[in-house]
Amino acid sequence: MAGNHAPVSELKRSDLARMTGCNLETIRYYESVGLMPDPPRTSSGHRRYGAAHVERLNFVMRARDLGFTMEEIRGLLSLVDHGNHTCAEVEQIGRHHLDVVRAKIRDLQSIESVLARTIACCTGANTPDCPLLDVLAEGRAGPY
Amino acid sequence: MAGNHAPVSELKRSDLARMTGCNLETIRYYESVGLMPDPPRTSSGHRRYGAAHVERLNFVMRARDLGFTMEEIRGLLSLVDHGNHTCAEVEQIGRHHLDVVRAKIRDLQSIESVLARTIACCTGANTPDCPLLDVLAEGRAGPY
DNA sequence: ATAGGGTCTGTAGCAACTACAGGATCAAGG
DNA sequence: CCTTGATCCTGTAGTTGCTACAGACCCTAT
Repeated sequence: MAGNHAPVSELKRSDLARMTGCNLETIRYYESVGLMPDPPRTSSGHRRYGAAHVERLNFVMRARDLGFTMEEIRGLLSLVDHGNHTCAEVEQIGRHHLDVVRAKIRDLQSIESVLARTIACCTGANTPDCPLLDVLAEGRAGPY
Repeated sequence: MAGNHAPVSELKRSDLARMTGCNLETIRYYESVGLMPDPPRTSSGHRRYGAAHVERLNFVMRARDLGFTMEEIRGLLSLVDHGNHTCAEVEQIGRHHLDVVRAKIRDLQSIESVLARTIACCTGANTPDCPLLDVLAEGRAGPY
């Protein structure tokens, strides 16, 4: 019964949004999908947040910025929430995500290469002939 | 009324899917969103495709492989369909898309950089301390 | 004639939000 | 005390680009 009897949840949803830069509706969405915990409510049902919610939402948003999927974020959070996580477990999630990011970069780089080479051949003239259209028309099994 | 009285549309939807590698349902989807034209039908309503449909679908799929959005593909197709397009117009769409692709690559590379540097600090030990969690917890305005 | 496939339509689901409609509630001014 | 306008609540629909299913129809072969 010691301490903690003062209200530590004073922030409205709009306050949380403003403080984190998160979209107002997205906060409710994260709650509905379990990334954010159900916050305490006022007697009339309004959500009230505290410092822990700010931290949590920042964590989620930073993970999102780094391109983690919601599934991965859920995994990271559940490791943290259970309290018995290890660096090795977290690292594994991170390494897997890093592999995915690198694969996406490779895909985009090969697209970039084809596009750049093709467009470099464009004359920019007012004629219908266009190397980009040629590439698009030539089918998908081409030597690219 | 000259010519064109022989059936040139002999392919079923499954044939078109097989020949192009496109998913069966996706063909119907592209039709519904106007990327593929409504094909002729048999008296009982079954779609029948010809060589022009194969070419068109290959065009769409190649553009998709290059990461063009459906809006951009629609733009390219409408230029081609109108017949009065110029290389300059096509090039403009291509250059814009190239810019988008390059921006995505940059975004992913900065993600890759943060992730790689952070994970490199992981000990992989059975302890709860983890540099990746530190980065995620430290908020979004950090000096990165 | 019937069994099995393929085809038809419309609709729901995925990620990851975003936005809106229509009602309840709060805070401030008169 | 009452009104007004902002904010909050809920549920639902829209976004992109497909993919997959259910249930009805049709086609072909035996």
